Amino acid sequence: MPELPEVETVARTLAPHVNGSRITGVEVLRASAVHPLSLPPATLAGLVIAGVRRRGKLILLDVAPADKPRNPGGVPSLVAVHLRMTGRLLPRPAGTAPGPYTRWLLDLEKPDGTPQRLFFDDTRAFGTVFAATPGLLQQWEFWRGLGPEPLELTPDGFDRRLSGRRAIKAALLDQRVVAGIGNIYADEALHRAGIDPRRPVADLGPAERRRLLGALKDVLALAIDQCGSSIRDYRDADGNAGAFQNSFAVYGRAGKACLGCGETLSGRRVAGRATVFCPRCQR
DNA sequence: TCCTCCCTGTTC
DNA sequence: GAACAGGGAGGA
Repeated sequence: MPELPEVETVARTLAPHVNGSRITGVEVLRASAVHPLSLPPATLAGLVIAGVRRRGKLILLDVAPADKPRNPGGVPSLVAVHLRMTGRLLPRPAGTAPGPYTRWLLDLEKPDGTPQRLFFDDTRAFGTVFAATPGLLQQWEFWRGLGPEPLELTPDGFDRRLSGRRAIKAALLDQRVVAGIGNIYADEALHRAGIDPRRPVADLGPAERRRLLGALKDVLALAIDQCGSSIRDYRDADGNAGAFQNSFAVYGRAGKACLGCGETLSGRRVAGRATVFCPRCQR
């Protein structure tokens, strides 16, 4: 499940394949893979991919007309791709046929003239693409509400975003609080910080909040260094798996011994998600 | 603030 | 053949 570290890895590995490439064609094989607010993907034809970035769990392709420095109105300046659970962005040689799970694809021409394709494959078909002007992007509630990047967040900033009586895990998963955290890194960070995922946000003291932000940054940075975690589907743009799944302390380890204290790890649903934590280390 | 649904492959 | 995985939309 691509979360921040996986999406960051995809952006980094995809960039060298597509930077400077001109979009010569667009094919949508599954209409539901296009966000309802998106401009028609066909409007991307003729634009050049200027860069690949990440915001939260979104991959952002900056696009611009080849001959003009600024985008005229109505022409997309950005393509936001959400991989959700099983989405993959894969460069392929020109002429490669779409697979059974290919949802859309771009025909590209690299700066040296070599043709290429960029596939969006997604077995579960939850992923979406959103071609947008800056104005259109602002109409997207999810985008407008996206919280800060956790790696750039200060303790004060984190503190300001934490409020209410819901479980701390629910807050971490809320993309309006912090952008990019999903089930894996929420559980891992809470374990590192020694905080019970069910604790109400309002009950967390200043020291615990600081510890949690520190744990979140540590675990995200470590995971980025390992090119993310591959549970099953996740691969980067070069088709490589990540390695951080080998460092999980709690995710997927319910019933096994806590690596910290040896206690049996608990598994239950918190915030509607499978959650694993140590009843002794996490209070 | 919580629950259900979307979608499909994997596991029980 | 049902349960499960899960981010986010939408409804209770």
